[in-house]
Amino acid sequence: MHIERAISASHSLIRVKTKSSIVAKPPSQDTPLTEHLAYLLAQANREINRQLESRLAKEGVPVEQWRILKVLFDGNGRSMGELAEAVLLNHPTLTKIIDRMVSDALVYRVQDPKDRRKVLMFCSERGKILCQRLNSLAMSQEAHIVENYGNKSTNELKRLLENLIDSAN
Amino acid sequence: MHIERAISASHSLIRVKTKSSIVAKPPSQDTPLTEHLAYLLAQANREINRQLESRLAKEGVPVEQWRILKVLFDGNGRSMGELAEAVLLNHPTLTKIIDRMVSDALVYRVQDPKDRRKVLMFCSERGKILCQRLNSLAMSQEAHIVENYGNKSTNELKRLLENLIDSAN
DNA sequence: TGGCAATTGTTGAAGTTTCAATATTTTCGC
DNA sequence: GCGAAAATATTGAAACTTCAACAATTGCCA
Repeated sequence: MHIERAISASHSLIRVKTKSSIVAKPPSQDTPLTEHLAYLLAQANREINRQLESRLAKEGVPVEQWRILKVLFDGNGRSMGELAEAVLLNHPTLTKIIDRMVSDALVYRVQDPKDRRKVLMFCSERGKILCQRLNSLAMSQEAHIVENYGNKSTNELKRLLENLIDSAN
Repeated sequence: MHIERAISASHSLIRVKTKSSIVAKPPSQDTPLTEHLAYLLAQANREINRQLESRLAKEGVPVEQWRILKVLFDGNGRSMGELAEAVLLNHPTLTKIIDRMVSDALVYRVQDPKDRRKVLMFCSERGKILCQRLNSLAMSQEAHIVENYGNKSTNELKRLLENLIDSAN
């Protein structure tokens, strides 16, 4: 306790300043954690993801699997790489989730004939039927958000998020 | 394969329909994954978090530890529960991260004298000094975002995220 | 063409998070 | 005040993710 007080004494401050110019910034409290964009995004994402998770739990399916099914729903095969990109997962994680989904007969693998390094993923009939039920749950969640938050805000937020994502690449 | 085909046979579809009205929705392709709010939030969060992560890596500190240090910086103790809430972690995860930070002498535990079930967490002097360096890195990241994305957009996005979070509680 | 580098996907080990159970202390009704 | 219920934090096992290494295939260029 008194150690901390010592550092805030003026001569201590000078010593710290000489160590690194970074620490020599104004000694203010800085902006609170809750005002950082990274924090607000994490908090909002956590909250919305939880809501969606609890809806999809009615079908016993994790959010990631819904995303995978939704991407594959159009019937065009995707390589593991494309799929990983699209559903925001890294390769080894995706491989293992896909293993489970293959066991559940929701998706299947096909060796790409054009490039035999690749594996093309497809959605089974069973996967498509499940996907449609999941889509309904997801849509009802989004409808619930719009109810509380407003249609205008929701669309504006989506637009801003898209721009942010673009500007970050 | 032929099992899947069997399920899509018409009399099967009828059976499914009677099970749940949800499946009876229009068979359209539905809105793409990339237009769902939950997905946009996940993507934006992932991107921004990665940027921040790579900045903080210069000090070898994960984002969660920066959050913890920032919350404790004011010198007021926080119980594990309060802290978990503030930094968006659940209790057991926080306990284990704190264990590491105690080993690194960044924070320390004190039994709460008013309520001996609680443990109050404090930031050490070492933790505070590190926290200030981390704050600089985080601020420079946010400055970088504002450069590419614009000051107006950033503030508007923050405002909308705060409202979303409020409306979700 | 032959071989070296790059691309793609998987695997096993290591690390992390989560779940359920536990220990401790406090609160509250009776 | 006593005892049951609630609150708080931790623990160990299970589940999950990530990292680094690997295997297979393709592209490249000399």
